[in-house]
Amino acid sequence: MIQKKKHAFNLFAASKGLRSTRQRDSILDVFLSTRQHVSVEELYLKVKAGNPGVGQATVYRTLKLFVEAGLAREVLLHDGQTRYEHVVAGEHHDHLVCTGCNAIIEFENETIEKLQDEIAARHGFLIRSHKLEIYGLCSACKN
Amino acid sequence: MIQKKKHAFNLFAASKGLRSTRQRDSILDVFLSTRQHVSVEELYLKVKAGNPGVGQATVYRTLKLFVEAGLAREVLLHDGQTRYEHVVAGEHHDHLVCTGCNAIIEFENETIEKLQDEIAARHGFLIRSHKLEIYGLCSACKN
DNA sequence: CTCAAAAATGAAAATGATTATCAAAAGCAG
DNA sequence: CTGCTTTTGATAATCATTTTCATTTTTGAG
Ligand SMILES: [Mn+2]
Ligand SMILES: [Mn+2]
Ligand SMILES: [Zn+2]
Ligand SMILES: [Zn+2]
Repeated sequence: MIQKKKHAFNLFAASKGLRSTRQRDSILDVFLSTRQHVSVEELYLKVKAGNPGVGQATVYRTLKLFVEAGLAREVLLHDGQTRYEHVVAGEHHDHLVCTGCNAIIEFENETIEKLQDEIAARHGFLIRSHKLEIYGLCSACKN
Repeated sequence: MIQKKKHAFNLFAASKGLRSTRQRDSILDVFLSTRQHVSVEELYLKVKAGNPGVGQATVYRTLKLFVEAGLAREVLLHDGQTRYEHVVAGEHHDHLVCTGCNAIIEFENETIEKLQDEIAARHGFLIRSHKLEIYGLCSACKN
């Protein structure tokens, strides 16, 4: 799984004529080792732990490359920070966001996705992406 | 309609012990005269046109009051600016956002709303709000 | 009406996340 | 290796929004 992702990034890098660098490898390693929805700052700190001297500008730049390469997806919740999550081929999900404890619950709903397509079709609209976020309190926080 | 909204804000202000000021009246007038999805800056410029001397901090502050009062809703698309739209009692809609011309198409879909409730219920999650935005190209831009 | 809190305002500074700059360092084809 | 190009990291710049705080307004009591 991890090897497959690294390979995918290498292919992307090759196709783009990108050079291979210690920092990008490092950042990819750390990103692949994290779970859902890491902020750039969090990632930066982890990278720096194992590789001091990596600048945060590079982390910002590299995460954008991961998105371009199809490895990561930007997740913008409302805490003012851009977060990134792993892209799993052929899968898509949306989020329940707890405003109490910041937990994020992922869900998939094929019917909602289909309805979105219908709505778009009705307006002659070509969908490129979408975001559905439900804010509220998780079962632990609502009491 | 407009009178009703002004009255609603006055009730809210009274209940909160807020004082009545020229600037808030002014900002409410301008807000009520605008159409969908105004940015704070746009609103600020319009207010200043009819009432120079109003500071933008006041516009920022006042728009938050409108949200609290239930008159306005924050709409955060991804252009880095907070926008506000009018709240129509008992109505709710989501957005199709054209990344080509920045047009916003509003839509309502009761089935999607119900499915969201079901998903939340399944996770013991208490919904406070949600946002569904579909990004892509409108019929005019997709060609 | 007068006056003293309390609230509101506006100019300016502060914040904070992200982006741009640019000189120095590193990667790579030949 | 060499020379050319990309990448990097420190730092400055951006830009929307928030804070600060001195000054002005509002308002209710007297
Ligand atoms: Mn997710
Ligand atoms: Mn709308
Ligand atoms: Zn929670
Ligand atoms: Zn368009």
